Amino acid sequence: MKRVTIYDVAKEANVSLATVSRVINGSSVVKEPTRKKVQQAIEKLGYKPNALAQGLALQKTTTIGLVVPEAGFNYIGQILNGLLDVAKIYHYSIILHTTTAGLNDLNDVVETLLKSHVDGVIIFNDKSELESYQLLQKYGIPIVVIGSKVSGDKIASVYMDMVAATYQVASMYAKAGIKDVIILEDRRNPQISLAMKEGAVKAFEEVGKAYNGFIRIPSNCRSTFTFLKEYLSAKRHSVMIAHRDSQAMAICNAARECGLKVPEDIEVVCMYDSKYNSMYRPQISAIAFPSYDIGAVSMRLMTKMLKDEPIDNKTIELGFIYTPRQSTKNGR
Amino acid sequence: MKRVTIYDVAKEANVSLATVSRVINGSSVVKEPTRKKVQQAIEKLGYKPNALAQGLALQKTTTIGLVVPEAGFNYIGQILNGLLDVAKIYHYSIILHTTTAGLNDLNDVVETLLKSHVDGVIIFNDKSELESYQLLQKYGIPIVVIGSKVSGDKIASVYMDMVAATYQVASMYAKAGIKDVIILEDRRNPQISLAMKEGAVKAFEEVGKAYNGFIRIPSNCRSTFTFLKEYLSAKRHSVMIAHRDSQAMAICNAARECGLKVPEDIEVVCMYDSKYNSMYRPQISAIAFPSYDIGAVSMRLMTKMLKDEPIDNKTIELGFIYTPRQSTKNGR
DNA sequence: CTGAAAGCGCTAACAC
DNA sequence: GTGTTAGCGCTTTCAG
Repeated sequence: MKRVTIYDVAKEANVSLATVSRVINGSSVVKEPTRKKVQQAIEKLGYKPNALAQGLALQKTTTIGLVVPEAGFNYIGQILNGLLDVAKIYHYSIILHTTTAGLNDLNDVVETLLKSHVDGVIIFNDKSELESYQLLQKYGIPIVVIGSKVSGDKIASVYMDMVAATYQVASMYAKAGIKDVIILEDRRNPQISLAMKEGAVKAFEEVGKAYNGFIRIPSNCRSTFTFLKEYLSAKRHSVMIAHRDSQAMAICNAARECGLKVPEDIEVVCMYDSKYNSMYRPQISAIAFPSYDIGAVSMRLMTKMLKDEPIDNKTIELGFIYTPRQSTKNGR
Repeated sequence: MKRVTIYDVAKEANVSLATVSRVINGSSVVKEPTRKKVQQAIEKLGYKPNALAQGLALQKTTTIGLVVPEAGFNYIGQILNGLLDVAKIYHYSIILHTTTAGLNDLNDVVETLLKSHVDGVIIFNDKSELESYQLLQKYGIPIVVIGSKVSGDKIASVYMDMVAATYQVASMYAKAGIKDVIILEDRRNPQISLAMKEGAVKAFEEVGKAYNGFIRIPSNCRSTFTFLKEYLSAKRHSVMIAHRDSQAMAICNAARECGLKVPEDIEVVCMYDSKYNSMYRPQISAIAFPSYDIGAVSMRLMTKMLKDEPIDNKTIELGFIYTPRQSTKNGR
């Protein structure tokens, strides 16, 4: 079917295209009878404004670029829901791009984003690549970074304080005199792993102890699980802290295979809660972040930047809450 | 920074904009020296073609609309990865839209898609709403439907045969003389629940038995788990089949709370495998579909339709494979 | 081989 | 109030 344009509507309604344009955009100056006439023509013809042409003429597209780490949809699904809900409310379209772990493709993505003339960009800070942001900044495109604290002109960020979260968990143990607290590296999230380590260091510092319980998973290991099975068959620890649900489960599974009971012989804590933590047995104690809100708040921030609304805080830190379950003991 | 346009490049290179356009589009008629001159100007100015203007002029956007059910990112994450990888290869951009369960918002989404002049649309067939497809068809926009067999002009589909998959599972039991096989409804996927039921009916028909083991979860039940805890405290079954990982886990958890052992007292099978099935204990036996391929194949189909390449099969059925694990017994 | 000019669909001054 | 017209940035005939 041939697309019907504003000209067709104008002709049908016997008015000029300017008038039609006014009607579409809800300009109040149009007289009611004319408005109605145009409205009818639009209905009759099934006219739908061409967003491209509008974008070209207006120099804005009501489109927001969204950059997420590939293979991360489980992890960020809830965040996306928040993001998309808010985007829908404000009638923004989302252009989705993924970055692949290891590849330095953020630059390519930004390039594409630039060409599509998105009004703004929301980036999951997989690996923090500040240089790429600068290109966007150069064009005055607002950015919201999710997952790490970044600020600058037209840059806002929404993040969770992993240092504080890990500090809280590690602190429980440090204060209880339990020193043998291990943090398991998340190879896919080096940034976060570092933050976790920092939190633990801080917690143990407070009780006057040095912390060196961070364990790195050798790069030649196929999976966290296979590594742990070997590792736990030799070493014993009181507590292991993992980043994601699957890693926490891997610890539990490996422990079991090594004849260890959770939580009796080893306690396990997950730093990023998901529904699977409470479906697993034993249920895994975890830090929960308000995932949906992370997305919703990020998008809201973006809309504010786009409408030049005042923003009181451009770096928003979202709280967390620790839920003790069955993988920890003594009320922890 | 002011966006540099084709005019700027033309001026810089002392040629007409037509020539610049030819260079960008790799037209072979441009003489090498001119080409080089233009190329340099492009580099120097950092020119990036405006996709909107190109879209307007060409009447195509190299953008594909993607419609997914909200709250489904865990479920479809892997599919998305396949989709996006292929899209990247063919340089298509993705506009992401979600539909909310219950709401009849596919029409709105299609409306938006139409306005953004996407070249094609890929829809996850959450609830099958054929009427919405027709609107797209009217405009000659190719559609790929994921998850159910649909065909028509410019419509292709990629789906998994849930009937056959469930048939295979149910058949194992029917043939072993185990009649007490329950299929648990997935309230979020009525289509799939029906297909599962159909497969079981077929399997039991073959051994001359009627099948009526489909159980519906009352709409007032908060969660599958709470329902099952109550349900299993009264009723006993040999086998329960669930659609997703979380539902299969809910069965296992509820069974345990009712003093039942998996698989000794009750066997559990999941119809849509995920990594969590093998992380749970007991590991849950499951039917695995090639998720990544579903996405990749769908996108590839779309590119073919867009380039008018010949397509030998517009309804692609993807195979599945059953992996017995610890939640079933006797080699099943 | 290159340039001039029309047109893609729409918006926003500026006239009337 | 409504119409006219000049762009927005690019592609693509059509001339030369």
